[in-house]
Amino acid sequence: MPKSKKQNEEIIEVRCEAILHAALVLFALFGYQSIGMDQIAKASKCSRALVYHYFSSKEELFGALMKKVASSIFKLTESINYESNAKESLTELIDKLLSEIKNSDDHDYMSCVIYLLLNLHLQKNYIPKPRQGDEVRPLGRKRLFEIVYYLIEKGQVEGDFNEGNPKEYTIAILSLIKGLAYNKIYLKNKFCCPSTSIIMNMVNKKEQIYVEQN
Amino acid sequence: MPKSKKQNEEIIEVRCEAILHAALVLFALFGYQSIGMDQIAKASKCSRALVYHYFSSKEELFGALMKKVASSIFKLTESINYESNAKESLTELIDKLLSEIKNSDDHDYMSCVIYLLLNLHLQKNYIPKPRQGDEVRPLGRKRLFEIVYYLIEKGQVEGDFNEGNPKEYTIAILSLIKGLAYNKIYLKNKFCCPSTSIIMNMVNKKEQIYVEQN
Amino acid sequence: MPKSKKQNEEIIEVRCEAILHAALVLFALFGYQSIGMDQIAKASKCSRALVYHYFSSKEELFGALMKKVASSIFKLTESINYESNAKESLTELIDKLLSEIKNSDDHDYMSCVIYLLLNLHLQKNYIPKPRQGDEVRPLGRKRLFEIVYYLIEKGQVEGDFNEGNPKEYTIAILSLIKGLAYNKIYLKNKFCCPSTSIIMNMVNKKEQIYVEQN
Amino acid sequence: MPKSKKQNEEIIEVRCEAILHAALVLFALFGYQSIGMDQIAKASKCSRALVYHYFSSKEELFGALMKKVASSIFKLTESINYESNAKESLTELIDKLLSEIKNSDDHDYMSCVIYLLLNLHLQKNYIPKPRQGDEVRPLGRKRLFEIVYYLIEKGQVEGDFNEGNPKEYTIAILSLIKGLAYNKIYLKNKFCCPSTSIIMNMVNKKEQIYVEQN
DNA sequence: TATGAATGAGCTTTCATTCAT
DNA sequence: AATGAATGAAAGCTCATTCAT
Repeated sequence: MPKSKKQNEEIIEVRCEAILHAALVLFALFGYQSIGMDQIAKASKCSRALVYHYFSSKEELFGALMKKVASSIFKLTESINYESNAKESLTELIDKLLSEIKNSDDHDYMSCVIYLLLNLHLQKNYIPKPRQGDEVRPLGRKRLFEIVYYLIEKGQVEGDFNEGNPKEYTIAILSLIKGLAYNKIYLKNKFCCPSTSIIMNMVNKKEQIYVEQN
Repeated sequence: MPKSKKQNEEIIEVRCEAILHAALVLFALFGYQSIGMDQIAKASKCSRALVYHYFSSKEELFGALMKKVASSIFKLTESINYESNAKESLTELIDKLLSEIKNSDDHDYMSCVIYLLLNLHLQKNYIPKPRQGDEVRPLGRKRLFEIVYYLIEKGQVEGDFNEGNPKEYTIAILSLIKGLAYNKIYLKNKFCCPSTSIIMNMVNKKEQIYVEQN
Repeated sequence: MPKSKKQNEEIIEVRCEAILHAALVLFALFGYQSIGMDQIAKASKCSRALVYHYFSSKEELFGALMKKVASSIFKLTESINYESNAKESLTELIDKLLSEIKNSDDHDYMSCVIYLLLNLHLQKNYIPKPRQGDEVRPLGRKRLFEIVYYLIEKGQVEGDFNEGNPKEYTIAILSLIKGLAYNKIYLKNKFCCPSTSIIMNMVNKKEQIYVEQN
Repeated sequence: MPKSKKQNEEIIEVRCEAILHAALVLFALFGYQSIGMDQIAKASKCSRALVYHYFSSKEELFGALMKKVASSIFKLTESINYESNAKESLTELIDKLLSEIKNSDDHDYMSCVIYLLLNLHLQKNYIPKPRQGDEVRPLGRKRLFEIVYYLIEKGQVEGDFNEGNPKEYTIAILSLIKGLAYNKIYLKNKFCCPSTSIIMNMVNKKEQIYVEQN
């Protein structure tokens, strides 16, 4: 009699998680090309062959990783309250992202997620061919872009944000956040995180301060 | 018929330039690890062995490239007028960087320079061992960091910039600019560049607008 | 509820047969080296581990297969009537072989048997080490060779067959039959089978036709 | 200055020949799947990497080999005199093939050629995908088939050969010859070659011997 | 200066085999 | 009896680098 179904599922779950986590950190730190399956295997304490047991190729492993990354981001953006005004929503979103970056756990999980998500090009460019199911991959990035874009536009309508092409603001904000995730990954404890307000300054309309003038 | 000394020097100069330019673009686009000496050779239309004739190893080639990159940035920062107030100087610097990124020539030369300079970690991390002369490499990045840092501090003293840790502002600005260079390289014509003022918003003190109140 | 002893034996019998049959067809079609245990397992609808449960190694599986093959041939040759003259016996033998090849069932069972039996070298050459019990393996081939050889010799004595080294005739006949089995396996329905008489022509003495001459 | 063009061509010629020859013998002896690039490299006294320098993949190497094999056979069949009657031509052809098999040089070059040519299926079956230029590969085999077929038909018309489907005779003859090549490769010196006349017996009409009858 | 032949180390992937249940 | 997780060895292939000319 083979192992019970539940036991097997547990083993698979644990192993896959370990492999994906190792891959996440290594790919984020060194890039897809620089990392060998060997290193991923060693980091997740199993044999190279087992990695291939779960993921039929390096590329497929990367695909699975990207799915996971996208869903992590999805969870994060999902919890934002979009009912209130855009200024508050955007502040909340950036706050969340920054705090995830700052307070990343042992291996900077969330920084890696954010960095990989926003840095897909460099990673992807050398992966041979995009296949079926690829629609899932960039979703996370596109989604994040769309949310920020939407909030900027809304905030402009609501009068809280500066005028101008919302795309420019979106690109500026996301570029900045990617850069911070990158810094966190490489500088670790030496990383110094700008406050949310610095970023919000880019879009926030200058408050008019009314002063009596005699 | 042997070539004259001058002719030879010219040939060398041209070849080296071609190799370095090919390497710059390829490394920026795909990363150090993803690019083989073969690709660099092909892109600069010479044999692999010739690349080794001029640069004793891939690593050395990368080092020479970084020197070139640093000096390109040096030239750019050198031309800034630091005599006037910090707000103007910083605006001028960011302006210059953005316009270089936007108006990059055929192969996005300046975007590659800026991206590589600010993204050294990812590129360098897998280069086996740092050797003598390495002090030269990060100079460009450090210098840019110091200039911005210095200008922020100065601007705060001059009362034009917001309070707060200058390091945070510096990191924010440079992260953002790196992200823009990256976008330009990958999106080419589809790239959309935020205006200098959006970036300056981060540091500029909100202007108090005096309004009569009757 | 444990199965009865008999049930178990039946299961084992059926499984082993399925595995051996799958291996027979696959080895004959693609060769020992080209076929993985995985493919044999899949073709016999069980897990790879089960194949190892019944056969301790790929080599052992091959050995068991060859035993089976040899006994299949044995059964076939056994039924020949050796009492009559050699010409009739040989005709009967070749007839049987050809009809087995022509009328092979769905998976060309008999063609595979004959081909594997006569093509052992190519299959065996890369099997690491011959072990105990190996004497059994080539028996089938040797036996077939000896039978044909014996019949040729006898036929020569009886005056029905041409003169010459019996070994040459034997080699010619068996080479030819192996080639036909091979053709059947690969060409399936497109296979075109020479008649027994064509083969017998090789050995049959030219009949002297007595014609009156006036 | 690089090596002279002629020198290089010579080196390439010699190396390619050595590699192809090693591959020919090894593939014929053990089969495509059983032979690693390593073994081919060792047998041709160069590094594995050099084999890849000349042949971009194992499959391509096999393709090049098949081209060579086809042209070797072409040369052999080309020299046959087809002007005389079919019986003589076919005898000449079989004679040539048999003597090539019997008198193969040190490494049974011609036996390997004939065997590989006629045994393509087993070798090819596991080679992923046939590509452009593949038309060349089976040419040799098809050609040989067509020549023999043509001669049989012609001989039947000329009244020298037995009646019956020429395809059956052709298959019988070629199967037999393949089997002999195989035997030579594996049995080396122990190989015993049937004479041409034994094979010709299959097709030659029984001569009517007129004997006086008193 | 310039090139192509040549190589060793390393990478992705496959496969026969073992083990725990 | 039966299975899926797990692995070491080896296969095909790539790449940085060297060498002879």
